[in-house]
Amino acid sequence: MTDVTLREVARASGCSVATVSRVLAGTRPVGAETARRVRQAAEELGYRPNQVARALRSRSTGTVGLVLPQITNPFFPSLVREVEHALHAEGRAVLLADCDDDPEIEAARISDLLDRQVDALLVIAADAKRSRDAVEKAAAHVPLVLLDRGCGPGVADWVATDNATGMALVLDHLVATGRRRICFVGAAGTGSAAVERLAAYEAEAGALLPRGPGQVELGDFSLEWGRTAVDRILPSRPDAVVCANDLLAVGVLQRLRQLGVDVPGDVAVTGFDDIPMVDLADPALTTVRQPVRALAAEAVHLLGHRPAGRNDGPRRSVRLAPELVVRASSAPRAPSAPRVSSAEDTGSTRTPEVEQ
Amino acid sequence: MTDVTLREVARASGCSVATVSRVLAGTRPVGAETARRVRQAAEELGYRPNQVARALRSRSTGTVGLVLPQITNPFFPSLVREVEHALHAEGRAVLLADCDDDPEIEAARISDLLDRQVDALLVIAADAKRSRDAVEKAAAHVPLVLLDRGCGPGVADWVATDNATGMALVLDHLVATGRRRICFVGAAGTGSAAVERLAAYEAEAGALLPRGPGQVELGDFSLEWGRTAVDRILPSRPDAVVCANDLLAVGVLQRLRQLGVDVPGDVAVTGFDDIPMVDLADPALTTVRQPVRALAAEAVHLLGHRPAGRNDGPRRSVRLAPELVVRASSAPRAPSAPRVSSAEDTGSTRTPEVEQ
DNA sequence: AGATTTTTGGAGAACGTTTTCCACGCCATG
DNA sequence: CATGGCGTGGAAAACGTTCTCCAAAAATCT
Repeated sequence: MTDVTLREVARASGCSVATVSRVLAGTRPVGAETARRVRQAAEELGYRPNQVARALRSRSTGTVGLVLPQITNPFFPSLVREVEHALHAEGRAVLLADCDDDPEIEAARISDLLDRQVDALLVIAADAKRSRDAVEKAAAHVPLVLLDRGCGPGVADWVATDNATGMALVLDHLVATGRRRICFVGAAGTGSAAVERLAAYEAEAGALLPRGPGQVELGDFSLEWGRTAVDRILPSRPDAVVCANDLLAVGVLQRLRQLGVDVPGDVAVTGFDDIPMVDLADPALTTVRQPVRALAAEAVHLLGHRPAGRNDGPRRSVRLAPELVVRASSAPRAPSAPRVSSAEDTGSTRTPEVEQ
Repeated sequence: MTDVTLREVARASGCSVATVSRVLAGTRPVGAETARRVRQAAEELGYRPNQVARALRSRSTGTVGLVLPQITNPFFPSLVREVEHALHAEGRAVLLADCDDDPEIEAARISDLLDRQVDALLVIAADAKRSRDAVEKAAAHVPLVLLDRGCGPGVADWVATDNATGMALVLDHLVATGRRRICFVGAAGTGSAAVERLAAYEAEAGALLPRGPGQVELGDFSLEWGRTAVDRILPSRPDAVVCANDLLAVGVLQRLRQLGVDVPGDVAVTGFDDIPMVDLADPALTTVRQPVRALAAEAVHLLGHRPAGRNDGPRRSVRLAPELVVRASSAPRAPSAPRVSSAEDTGSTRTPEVEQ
């Protein structure tokens, strides 16, 4: 009933604690007959090694702390899932800390996890600037990898999606399907996603398209802002709206429908991230899918390979290419279909050059 | 740089390890002057107690295992969040285990958590029947509370939403706003939600309404089934469709729109759970909000109060009443006002903020 | 055959706490 | 002046492992 320890297995198999430990851990060869007896005794008694004692002695808990801003952010659950599975595959467990988007709480949680002797930390930084101190300090104690959101260069290893590539995929797709007046709805924040996606849009769009006023609108990453941005952008008569985020895109979609603008007939809309709700949107949203599994795999890979003792060497930064998921919201305009009433009737004379 | 232990604090403050432990843990009175010296030394050296050693000695890790079927199920993240916060408020940490909806994996994870000496377990059962064994065995070792999904009576303490009340709220609301031919789209599974919600519908509806054919359609908890169920249900000309689940409701909404059926004009639609995507649905979905925070609070409360030593006494089962959230999808048919193109979402109480 | 290496097993010291004793000094009481 | 209760502090035994030494036995080499 009560937990059975090495001592009891040793007594039952008539040998010493050391021997039992050795045969069970396979840490040193042991006589065949002895090993058999030990294994049988362990089996019969239902021995399970106490991981806490093991951790104390071997200075490794087999545990990794996962710190994130908000588990309710719809992009994170799948990331958490992949991280958890990848770590479990290595026999490590996940200590979860949700810090409510607050860098102060984040710092406290990191500190708590360190007290609990986690072997390593995986951090999705709450704030690019204000998370920096805590992350840097923690990285001095254990291997630490920043995931998705970074915080400044040289703070710690960092693995994230390649936003530039993702934005390029979107723009190439839109241009290839005949869109020419492509606006951008993004966020003004300092987070890496906000900054990089905007920069990528400007670089790509500058190269591909004429520059016009009212072409870029920046607010925050909210549904609400997606809705209001539509009103600011429509006067410039776009035929496509690229959003820095799926939530923005859903907001844009809602407002466009409300105004009677046909998607994708009049305007194509695209998002970024591929959060679960986007294929429930109507029309289903074309978006950029982050390589969630690969991100997780790479992050735990990096965790393992910091030279165990001290953390030296340069910080590594890994960017993984995302994938374009084309859905209805960016379908090429069917030249045949009769258009229903629409205020924004500008593109009807143009024939899309590419089909399907 | 390297971790500082009790020994070093003891040496620095010129007293014994025992004394230091006592003053820091406040476990026994200690001379004022000595205490001051100890505290100062601890402060200066930056002493942080090693939780692993503490756990080994005091046989309590301050850690709770949280086992769930699929973190990507949109209902769970908010539950995880509340559980995590409630536990952290008690100074306990959360060891997360996602078991991919597979009871075998679930059993393995539970076993792993027990080896890691969690003080208690919080389990959202993957399968009402096939999770039972593992849960029952685990409950013999540590305090264990089933959350949301139970598995059979008498297995362990259980806290869940009161599905009957929730269903009654929905039906009362619909009847009060003039709906009379109310159909039900649910799931045929054996999970507690599927069973209880159906039973509640039948009990309530039987009392309030005439019974007709084609009134109840059972499939699974998928968007897809929501869509196809619409076609099976429409012939009976309902003026309301009650769904056992938000996902079903969204599917129903999509198909109804496709068929040109007006919601809520012709048919009202309701869901259950209030997952984050439902106020993005169009029209926004009337649904039953589970009392997530209270569920979490009650669960951790129950965890704490199992008589620490052994688990005896009867199993407790707590049901918490949910709350009806009325949104556009069940708005009363306006007899006077001519309908405009689209109703602005009315009751959106929540605006998810996504940032990355 | 003796001299070496290799194998096998045990005793016991860690790991960093908490906690149980026990000792000492001090004060009150008999 | 002895006896006993407090208040304060230290020595040392746990907790359940892993791992370093040693010792003995067995195998290999000259």
